[in-house]
Amino acid sequence: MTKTAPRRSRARPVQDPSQDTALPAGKATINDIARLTGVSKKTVSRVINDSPLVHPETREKILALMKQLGYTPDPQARGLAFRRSFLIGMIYDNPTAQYIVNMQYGALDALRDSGYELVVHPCDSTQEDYIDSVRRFALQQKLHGVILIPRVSEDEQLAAALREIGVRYVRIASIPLDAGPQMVVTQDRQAGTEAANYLESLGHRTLGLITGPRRYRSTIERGGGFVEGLNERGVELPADYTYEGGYTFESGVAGAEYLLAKSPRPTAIFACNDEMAAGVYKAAMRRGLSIPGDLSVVGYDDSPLASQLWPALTTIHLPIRDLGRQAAQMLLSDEPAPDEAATSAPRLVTPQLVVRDSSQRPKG
Amino acid sequence: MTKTAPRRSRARPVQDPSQDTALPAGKATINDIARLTGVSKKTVSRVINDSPLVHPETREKILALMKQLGYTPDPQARGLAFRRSFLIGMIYDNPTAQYIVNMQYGALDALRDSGYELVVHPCDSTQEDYIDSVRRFALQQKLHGVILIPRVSEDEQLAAALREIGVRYVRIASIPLDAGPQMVVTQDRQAGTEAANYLESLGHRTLGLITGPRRYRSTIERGGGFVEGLNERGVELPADYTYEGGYTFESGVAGAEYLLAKSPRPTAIFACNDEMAAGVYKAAMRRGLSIPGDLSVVGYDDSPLASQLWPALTTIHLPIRDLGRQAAQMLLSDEPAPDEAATSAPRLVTPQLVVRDSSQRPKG
DNA sequence: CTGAAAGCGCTTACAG
DNA sequence: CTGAAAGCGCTTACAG
Repeated sequence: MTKTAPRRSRARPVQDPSQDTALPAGKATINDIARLTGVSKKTVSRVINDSPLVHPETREKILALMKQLGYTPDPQARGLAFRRSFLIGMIYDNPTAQYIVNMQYGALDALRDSGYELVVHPCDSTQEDYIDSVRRFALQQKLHGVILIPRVSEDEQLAAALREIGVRYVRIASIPLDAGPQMVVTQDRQAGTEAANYLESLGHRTLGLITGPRRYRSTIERGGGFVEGLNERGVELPADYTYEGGYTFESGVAGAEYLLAKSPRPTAIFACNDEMAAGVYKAAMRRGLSIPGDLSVVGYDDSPLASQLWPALTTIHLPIRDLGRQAAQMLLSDEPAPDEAATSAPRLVTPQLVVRDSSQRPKG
Repeated sequence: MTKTAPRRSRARPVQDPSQDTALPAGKATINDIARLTGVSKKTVSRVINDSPLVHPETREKILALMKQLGYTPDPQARGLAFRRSFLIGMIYDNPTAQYIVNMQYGALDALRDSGYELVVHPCDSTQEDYIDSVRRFALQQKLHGVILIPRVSEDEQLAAALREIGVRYVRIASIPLDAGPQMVVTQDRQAGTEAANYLESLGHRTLGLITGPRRYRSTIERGGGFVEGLNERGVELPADYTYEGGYTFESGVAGAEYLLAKSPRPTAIFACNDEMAAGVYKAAMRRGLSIPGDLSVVGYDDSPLASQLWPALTTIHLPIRDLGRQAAQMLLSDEPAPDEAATSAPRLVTPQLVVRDSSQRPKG
């Protein structure tokens, strides 16, 4: 070892580092930095890891050389020594394309220049072994943490499995399912109630509801909040004016066809996402019903689709990109002390009603 | 070293491996496998890397123990020794959400159980330093390879930069821009011609075209193929019946508004993606024009949107998921000899016209 | 067909 | 504030 070191420095002669073009960008190692600055690699390591135990001058000298050589520590080597990687996993189960992509953009916003990268991991939560497959993924990649998106974020067994193997996670969900630092809460119930208040205040008394699948927590919250909101204002939503959709366009069509055949016909429909609301448009068009003249429609998400529909859709704004950004940020931040963590409040995101052109007072 | 080994095996006593629960799943190392099977770790390494230089019985014994302990080699350690990672990068510049997500699903189809993971890397090709940022990403992560999606796949400077640093890539593009093993070719010109042939055969003589941005190769190919196809059949498309859109819904609306104000008014519009075609629907609706009665519309992509529109959109089917799958597969496969590589044919994907309800003979 | 030694580029644990 | 030694879990280069 004591022999090879000098030999290497002769093989790659670097007298004046400022003149040096022999080291290709991104190929310098901690040993090069240590050798050229005349310190041990441990000291360089301290600078890499922001240790306060380095003399300011030494630190400056090292940082300057790193910058000059375009040195960045090798995440694999660092990871091997740390026994974990610099990868964040995003785990999800088939929401809409817009939802996934915006969530990814948000997470990447937070990860930019952090040295962490995003590894995507869609899965099928209806499969028996999906938890095991996520566990294997997290374990093998030694993930720094994972972001869980509905509906997998609502699965307590998944969360338990991740805790058991010591993998950090942040869950994005309708309600607080975990301690503060593990949660971004979208408060869907509140949004459902807001939709109800709005439509009731316009004068609607006969309403229809198209929910997501029963196994989604958001279905309980959005739908439940809507029904509650109506009840509080003295309007009842009969059980047969609710249709269980699948958060898909086609199920929105089917739901609207079911509801619009009712007598009395609802004058307003709340669809629990924009895709289904678009389906309601199609069904209404086919029946020759005009929106909002004959039927008011309110959606949920405020995806690009909402402003593309004609008339533009009144909907609940969900800041998806922001959710992704916050979740990733929480994974990067240092863990608070366990006792604080248990009691600290989760991040609350407040959904907002966006009134556009698909809703008005009912006729007559 | 020779002292620690026996001590470790006493610290974790493993008499009969089948009874052993001391080694937590996914925590065994190459040393455990070597020790418990009584071979050197080099031999275990040979099994991991499918070397033929292992006695079949030895191999079986090792494989059996690996399976039993749930052992998988640590990708970080392997990567550090190999000087590359087991990560595939997907590089793209803001296409539609459906496009991105399907491409990701496709790539993941090919990567499943391969030991490779997908790292997503959106970027902004209008930024000066984007090539440098992709280069840093590939270098720092020591990517096994990257998948380039339009429009970044069309950037020769990016491709050159990647070649220079020795990072493998597969480009998905309209035309062959590289040697066979680096290309998945979507043959957009052919598709544009097919759209032209179809509309001309219906009897349309006055047509409109809404393209993507000029800097996209697909614009040249789809638009050019369309114009060529019409010309070959004796129909001319005047320059002012072409509108340069931006592959967005809004630009589709603007393009249709421009074209539908023309006199004579086109009886058919070819929009170079489905999003813009949806914009054409909106503009037509606003003007009280019925589709396909007053206006035939043909799109491109066959995204879910196409069958959701009403009437359902006639469009060119692009098998996006399949493109992603093929590209990833090509990155995983062994490199052919350089001389073969240069001459071998690229993967050709044949776009297919899907006739739905948005097109018919012109009136009168 | 098999293995001992050295190394990939970092960090931890310890000593000063 | 600084460093020498050992180690993370693998592979390469060499020897047999």
